Amino acid sequence: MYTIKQAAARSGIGISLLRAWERRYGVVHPERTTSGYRLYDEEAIARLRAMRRLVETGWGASQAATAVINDAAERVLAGAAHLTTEEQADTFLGPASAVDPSALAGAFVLAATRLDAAGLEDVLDAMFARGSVDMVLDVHLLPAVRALGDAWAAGRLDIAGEHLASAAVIRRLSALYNLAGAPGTGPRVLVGLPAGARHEIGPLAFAVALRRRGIDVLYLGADVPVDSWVAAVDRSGAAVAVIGVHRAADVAQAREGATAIKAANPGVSVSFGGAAAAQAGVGLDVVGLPERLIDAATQIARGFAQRG
Amino acid sequence: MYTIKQAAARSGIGISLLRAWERRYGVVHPERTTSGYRLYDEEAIARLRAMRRLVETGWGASQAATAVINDAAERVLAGAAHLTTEEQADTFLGPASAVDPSALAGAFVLAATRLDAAGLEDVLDAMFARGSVDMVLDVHLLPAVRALGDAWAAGRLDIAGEHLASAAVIRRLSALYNLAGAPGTGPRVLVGLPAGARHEIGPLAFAVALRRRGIDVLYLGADVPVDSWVAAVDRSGAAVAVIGVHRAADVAQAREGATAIKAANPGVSVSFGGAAAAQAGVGLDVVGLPERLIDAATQIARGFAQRG
DNA sequence: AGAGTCTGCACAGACCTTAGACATACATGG
DNA sequence: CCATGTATGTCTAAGGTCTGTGCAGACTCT
Repeated sequence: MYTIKQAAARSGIGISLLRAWERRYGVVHPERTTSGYRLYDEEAIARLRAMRRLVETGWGASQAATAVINDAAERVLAGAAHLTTEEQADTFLGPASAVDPSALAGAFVLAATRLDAAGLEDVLDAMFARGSVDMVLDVHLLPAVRALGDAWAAGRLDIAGEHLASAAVIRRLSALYNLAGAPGTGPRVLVGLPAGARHEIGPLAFAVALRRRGIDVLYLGADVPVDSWVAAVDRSGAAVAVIGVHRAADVAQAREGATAIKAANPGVSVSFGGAAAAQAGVGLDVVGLPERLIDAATQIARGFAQRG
Repeated sequence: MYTIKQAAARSGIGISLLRAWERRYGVVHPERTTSGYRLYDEEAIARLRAMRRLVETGWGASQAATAVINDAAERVLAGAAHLTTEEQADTFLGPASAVDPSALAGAFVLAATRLDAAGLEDVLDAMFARGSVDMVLDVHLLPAVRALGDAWAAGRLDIAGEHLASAAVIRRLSALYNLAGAPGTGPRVLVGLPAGARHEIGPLAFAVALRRRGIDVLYLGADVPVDSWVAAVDRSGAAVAVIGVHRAADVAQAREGATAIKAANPGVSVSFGGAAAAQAGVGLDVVGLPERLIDAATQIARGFAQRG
């Protein structure tokens, strides 16, 4: 909890203006001490920053305020609802929410090019304000990360900016992973990337989605060699191993890993996830997961439900 | 046990203020002699120092006091709550309360070899129950990560276990990073690794320590090429760039990066941190940071305090 | 005896509060 | 083009709160 002076420092807004925005637009309602001092929490700071950002980019103060306020209302709704299916997603992304996912992705890349850490956090806030976690991952976060990669490939983004943004995303996903505590019923699903593959945001997001469905995930991360896949499956007693295959370059290692796992432990179900999953799975006894995160996670979860 | 004068000297707080903090906020409750003189123990000094640090970084006195008090309460609770399984209790909580850091590190590596995610979390809980965050990072967490690397190098640990444990550590550090929100006063310190270097737990822990001291950190992560360092320093307007140099193999890239930054932007202070920092800094106009995390973070923070 | 410590009180300056004034900018209607 | 009204950022005045510091008088320790 911050006093008004600290809140001003954190939000980058003057003290007078802070009070004016509260009085005129009600953009925040800080608690009060018994003596009447305002006390701002993190959410208040985030809202003030969001409003400042809008005003700086040309919005009028009152418009910015209503945008921020509605945003918050939406967040409350999103927190209460359990939106997993497409219909519900559509409901939420319908006309009511005027923000185009690609606009958020663009803002994300822009903040990355500027090395604007606060801006990155603001965009992530805006993303996660737009619906259930699953949906946000699929519709906003992963596309934004893809856009980040594209921008880097096209030379529009320095690698430092890419790192800064990736680190921010990984922190968010880490928090979500921790939040979705797994049941203590023993490891069930291994998630990781084949040897040589580095971009771990995809599998981490997938691990989060699985955990939120009550599945016990063992997250191995990037660059897991074939032998380690076999050893990990063996030692963890996992029933399912999910190997991420995003790039064509990772196909060979993924196929090798899947084959080795099956050879050593025929009872284990191996799945490929990611953009190149279908290509990688040809001719192997491997489940190809849908590209959409929600669908892929649901498919895994359903597999468990059917087995009991 | 210290008299109030000695306590004042050790904590760096005036005698009057010491009494005021006790009277107004109850941040310490020193024992008394029969004649009523206050007697401070080490824990009291530590709490006073913690409070002083918070106040120096801009916290209000009452806020700082409640933070310190809650921290201590949490610590007590955490210390009692984390006996989960017999095995773990035997392994790392031992018969006596005096826990050897190496025992925790051993338990950590053991849980990693077993791919025991819950066990890893328990060990991390036990670590963070043992003191202030800074101290835990220095005394428990980083040594455990080093032990992890050693075990892998010696072939006692599969890379999958190393990944699992690293991911768990990174999640903890991410949470701490997010928790220690930075002031919105613009980027001040860049933290990252040179090109080719991958193990980012060290610099991430360092970024956490800096953030907890109220410094605005831009965390770039691993594998940042020389050009990107220069561009990032330029674009972020950072006053200090800290390059992690852990392995001898990273020395060349780190030196190149430092030289390039200095050439492009002579006003920027460049520091090397990590095990190979001293070796890497020879003959360059670069600040070599102490190997201990606390000392390194304090040195950077002091640099800012002196400049105003 | 002299230095150290105790309690309680006082006080200055920084900080926060409300209510309102004021200036600039921008749009709208005459 | 001008006058009027609105929107918005900034400032002031009067008063309460928070917090660091210092003092007085009494007691304790060496």
